[in-house]
Amino acid sequence: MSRPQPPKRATVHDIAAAAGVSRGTVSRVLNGGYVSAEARAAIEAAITEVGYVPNTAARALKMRRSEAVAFVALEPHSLFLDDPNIGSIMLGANAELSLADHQMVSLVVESGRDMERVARYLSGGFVDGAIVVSARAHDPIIQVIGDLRLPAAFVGHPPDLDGTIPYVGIDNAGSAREVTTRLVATGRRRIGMIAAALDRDSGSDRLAGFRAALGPHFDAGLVAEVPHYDYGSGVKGMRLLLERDPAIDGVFAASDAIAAGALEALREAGRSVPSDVGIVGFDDSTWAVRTQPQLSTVHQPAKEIGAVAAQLILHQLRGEQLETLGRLLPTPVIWRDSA
Amino acid sequence: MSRPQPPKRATVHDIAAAAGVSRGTVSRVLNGGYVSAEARAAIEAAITEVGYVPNTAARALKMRRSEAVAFVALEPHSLFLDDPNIGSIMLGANAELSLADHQMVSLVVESGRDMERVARYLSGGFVDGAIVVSARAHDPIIQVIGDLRLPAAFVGHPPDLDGTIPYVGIDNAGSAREVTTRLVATGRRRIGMIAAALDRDSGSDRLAGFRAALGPHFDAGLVAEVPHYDYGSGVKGMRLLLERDPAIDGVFAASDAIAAGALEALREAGRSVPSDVGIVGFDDSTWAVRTQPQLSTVHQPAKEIGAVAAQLILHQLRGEQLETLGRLLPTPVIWRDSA
DNA sequence: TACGGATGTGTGAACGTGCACACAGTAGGA
DNA sequence: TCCTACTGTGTGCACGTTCACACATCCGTA
Repeated sequence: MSRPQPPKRATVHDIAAAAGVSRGTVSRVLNGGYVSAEARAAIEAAITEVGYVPNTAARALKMRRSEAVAFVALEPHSLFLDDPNIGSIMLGANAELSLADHQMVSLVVESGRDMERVARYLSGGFVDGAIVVSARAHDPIIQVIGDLRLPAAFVGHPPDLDGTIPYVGIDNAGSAREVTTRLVATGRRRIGMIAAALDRDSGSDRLAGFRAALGPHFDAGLVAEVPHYDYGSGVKGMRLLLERDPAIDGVFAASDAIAAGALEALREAGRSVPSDVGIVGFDDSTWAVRTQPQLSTVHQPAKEIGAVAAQLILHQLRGEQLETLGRLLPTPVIWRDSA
Repeated sequence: MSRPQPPKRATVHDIAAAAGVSRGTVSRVLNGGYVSAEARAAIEAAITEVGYVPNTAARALKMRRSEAVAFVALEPHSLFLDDPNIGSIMLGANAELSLADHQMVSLVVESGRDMERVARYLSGGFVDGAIVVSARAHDPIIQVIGDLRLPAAFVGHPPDLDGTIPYVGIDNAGSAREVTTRLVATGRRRIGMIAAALDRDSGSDRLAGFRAALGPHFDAGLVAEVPHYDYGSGVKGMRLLLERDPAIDGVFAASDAIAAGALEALREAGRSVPSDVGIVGFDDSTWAVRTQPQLSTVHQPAKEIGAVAAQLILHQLRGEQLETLGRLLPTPVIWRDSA
């Protein structure tokens, strides 16, 4: 159990000793204040001489601020594999935090053990705030955030959370309604949906929007429910729809990956897109432009989502009042060739 | 500039006061030691009463150990978009660190500003070690790791690093040689390569293996160099090869994404795969089974790579001697339909 | 001469921990 | 009776930093 001590590092004391001044003066050189020219020179020489590297962790303890913000990804397995947006959201958040000189640290939660450890980490004083992706209300993370009043922001808002934590997302229902309405307007009559991830707000809201757009013409039999947003689910979902109604001529897929899978199933069934069947996806991910034909889809401003989440944290850190708890970002619909 | 202080938290002192004992006794309850039954009971009651949450950061300062390991992704933009493996590597590393109760924190470096801040973070005492993906020798990260003797491990070994930092990777050259040899063995005569990311070890080693396999038959004119491992590069690279030699009948693509792009270009040129042209990819990513035909490719054990990188760090933290500096993991070749 | 302000420096305390040490009481054996 | 061992508790210090305060010097002005 006895682990080796890491090598001894130079501290402000060492610099002070080497330069023949006190720690206070060294601190003033590092952080600003009145210092004479010769003292400054001696100290700067001493710093390079002893190879001083400031211990930010000690500063964080004293200052009660680490200038670090956590990016917590729950269920990262499905996120990283099925959702091409998570990377962009991360990069968007990082870029925004970077401008404010804050360090983003990403934590993934795959197991219950992870969950507990991450909760400890968040409450341990290592970070000043947390961006949380795809949480549920009963997660210990939420508990920690509530108990410590840790500044936080959710990406997509869990339906089972009370309105106490700021969030950013997109209008899933509205976008779904918009693309579905367009399918109707272009003459599609038998319109189905491949709905996924109904246990998440994104999934259920997209289905709700689809349903709202069709109104009285909504037919529950033309909704294929699949677990995830991935390609394989798309293939299975489309096969199911074709089986239930061979005359189907329009499909709203809950993600681009699903749409790509659906195209595959349609190809194997001998249907051509968009002449026989019109299909729209969701995400505007890299899938959209790689399929044949290219997908009409809903553009997710992933980078902006990350950036806004970061801003929500930074605002709280500055003690500013948030004007609204939630922010929904616009989602332009991209019309390409598949519908 | 004056930021609000975070709400005051309960400390061991508060517990001690509430329970009528000294800090030392509280510490013994938390960390083990001789404590009387009534003292323990009083302290445990006090802990829940005042809502105590241990400050791990303070413990880390005192112990000089944070039990956290950084996962540094350089150039994450291309990594996350082009390289489907990075997510799996992360999850593999996290799982392994999790078993040892260490927290993995991922840091992305996109800009020079990021680079500097991450270097500061690594040297600030927040982490005990670092897993670094796709570094170059001149990166400040390397400097920091060297200066502080921070335990580290590289994923893939940069060609311009001296042998001082442990690494884990795959035998890119050997695998490339193996698949190329197979192309030859199945009767392909005009074999080209779409080579990418030649400034990284993975890219240059794959090209070297290809070259070695062909020996005297190697023709530099049949190598199309593209910048990244992505789909678009595959399309362009294949068009270039077809232009240079319309009789080309075998292609080694440096990644599955490139191979998928190449298939697209071959389709538009009216060539059929594998009858006219045989093609092999690299990565065994999700691409491989989504293309038509499915790709023969080199399987990258991404999860294991992450796990081994984590082990390399944990070994160093335990002060154990590493038997070898580098570890190359086996890469089974998956033969599907494209060659 | 005395005083106030600007400039420059040193000292002590604190952030929240964990550990070494000192000390006290009890019990057992030589 | 003394020495040792074990249990139980409190105090002081250290980790490396920053900040408040005290103090010291110099200059210009009343």
